[in-house]
Amino acid sequence: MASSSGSLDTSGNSHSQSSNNYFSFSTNSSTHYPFMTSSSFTDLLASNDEEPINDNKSNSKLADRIAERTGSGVPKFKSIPPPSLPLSPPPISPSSYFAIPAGLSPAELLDSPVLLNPSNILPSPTTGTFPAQAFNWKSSSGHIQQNVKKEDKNFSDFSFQQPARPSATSSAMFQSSNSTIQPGQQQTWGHQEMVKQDEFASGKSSVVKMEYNSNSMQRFSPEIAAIQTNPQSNNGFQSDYGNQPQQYQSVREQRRSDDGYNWRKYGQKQVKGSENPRSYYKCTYPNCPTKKKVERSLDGQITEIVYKGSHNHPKPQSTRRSSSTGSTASNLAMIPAPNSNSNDIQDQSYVTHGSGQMDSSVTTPENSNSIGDDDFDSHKSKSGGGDGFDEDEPEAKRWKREGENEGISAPGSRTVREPRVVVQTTSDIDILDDGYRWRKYGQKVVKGNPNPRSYYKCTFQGCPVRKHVERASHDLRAVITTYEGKHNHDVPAARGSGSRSLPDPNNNNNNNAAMATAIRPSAVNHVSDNSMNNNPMRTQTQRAPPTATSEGDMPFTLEMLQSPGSFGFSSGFGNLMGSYMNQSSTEEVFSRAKREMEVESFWPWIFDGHAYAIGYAGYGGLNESKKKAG
DNA sequence: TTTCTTTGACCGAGC
DNA sequence: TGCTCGGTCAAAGAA
Repeated sequence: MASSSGSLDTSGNSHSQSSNNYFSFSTNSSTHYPFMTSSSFTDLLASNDEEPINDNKSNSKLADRIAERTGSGVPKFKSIPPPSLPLSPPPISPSSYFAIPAGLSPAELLDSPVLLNPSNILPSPTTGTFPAQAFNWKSSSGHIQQNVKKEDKNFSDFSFQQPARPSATSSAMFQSSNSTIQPGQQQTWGHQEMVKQDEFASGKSSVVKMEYNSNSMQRFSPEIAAIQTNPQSNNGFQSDYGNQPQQYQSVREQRRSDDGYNWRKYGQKQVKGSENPRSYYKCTYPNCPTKKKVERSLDGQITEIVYKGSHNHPKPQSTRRSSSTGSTASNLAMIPAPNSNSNDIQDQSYVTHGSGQMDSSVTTPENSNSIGDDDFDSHKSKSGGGDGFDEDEPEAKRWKREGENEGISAPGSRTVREPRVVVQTTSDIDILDDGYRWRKYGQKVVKGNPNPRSYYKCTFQGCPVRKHVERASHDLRAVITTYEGKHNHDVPAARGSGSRSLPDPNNNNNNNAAMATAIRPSAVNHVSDNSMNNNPMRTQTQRAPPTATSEGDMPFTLEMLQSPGSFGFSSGFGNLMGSYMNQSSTEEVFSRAKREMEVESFWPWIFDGHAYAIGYAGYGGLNESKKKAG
């Protein structure tokens, strides 16, 4: 079994030449990578401006080019559409850093609701149902890191470093880790890598690039899934890509995508806070209540898709002519739906993930469509009482009621019970899974954040815990997960595995917590004792976050997070903070944070005979959170 | 002629 | 009460 070697780049953003502190860990002598050293945190943190681990020439060029294209090197949402960012993939997947324990399939990692591609695309933070894409994070996380390198290069925080290794090696790494990697997975990932590399190399105006940009932008969308689950591409998307342009049709067609349903556009609106027009679509099937909103950037790339309602009919044959948002079905050979019931599909997807398999069923358009789609409906169907979404109820009212009843904050709601918030950088979320199983029941784009907020329920019967996840509006690397309630059950055993369990030091409700992820660098959830004492938020591991909020617990609110002084988090938080602070204050705060930052612990986990280490750092500025919180 | 898209106007909720 | 905003309608135009 491969060792669990990992490396954390304390820059949180780049493994390139920026003045970063490198944090690497190797808990097994049989480390695969010579550049990984078992250094102490102190040493590592002190290693400012040391020679980068990687050959960063390419990265340097990349950063420059990104800077040229973005103007500042800092990703700018909307104005610089995330998928358009000419980000080249890192030379290796960060996955190489993580050995997956025996019996733990990467699919399980991929199934994490918070597992997503942290590139500048805007996937749902919880697109666990797109495992094929989920692999992309490994490559694209580096994109973001590179892209924001300038932004954060002066700061020391924890995130995962991109090793300078060929992607093929990373695949081998997975294989050597007793992980169940389907060929399509690797190839899908490879495809992404290739595409992005090619995008970057060939320029932005590439037709193919636009297509892929659209896809990557909406990995959570059915359209994207439809394309990426193309049977032809299942095993050869990469090669297909390499062999075509002829396989791709006109620019217009390539901008299209298809979730397999027919849509009629019934409106378009310029929404506030976004320069991208939002289009409104209805399913053309008679009496089908399903709608979707599609937001496109000025260059036509999809930046956001929000589904509402669920289809009450089988999926139409893909031979039909699709509306504006469809029609790639023909040339992309979209997989027909064996089961048009989106709920079933979603469940199927879940099980499939659990089995470690990643066949096309996982990412069929139906399956994808279930995301943020049937959820509302299924939720509504159960509602009867005050639990569900009412299609006829105004959204704002609905969400307000939802928030009042369930403690889920909704736009405009005045929720008495404020949820706790867990903040993750994408470095964290990429590999994090809280171990619980979640069913998405809703999605909403809330004001102030163009990124959709996904709502999840714990699938354990009778468990009241919910969470919602959204990507930070100002920093796509950051994801905010808000938990509500307390699990009344143990962490379920990882799907497709035996009884892998690991004591959860932070979840006193679970004595034998199966580990869904091998590595949890979610130092965000672990701060020093002092910090914990002062922090109004009781942080918890991502795996077992919803430990009950005690009566006296002061919840951590978004406002607190957005407060520049709120250093209530440790590792990886620098990334997040960057997202919540304006640029002017960022440097100052991070400068202070860097001074105050100290490594609290280095916590290895022994799991299946393998050690997984996580470094935790604390910020002396935690008190500020409390102050800010009042 | 049909189907679909565009777009300004309208409506209702929230503030 | 008026304004803002998101969502929807429906006429007109395009394909």
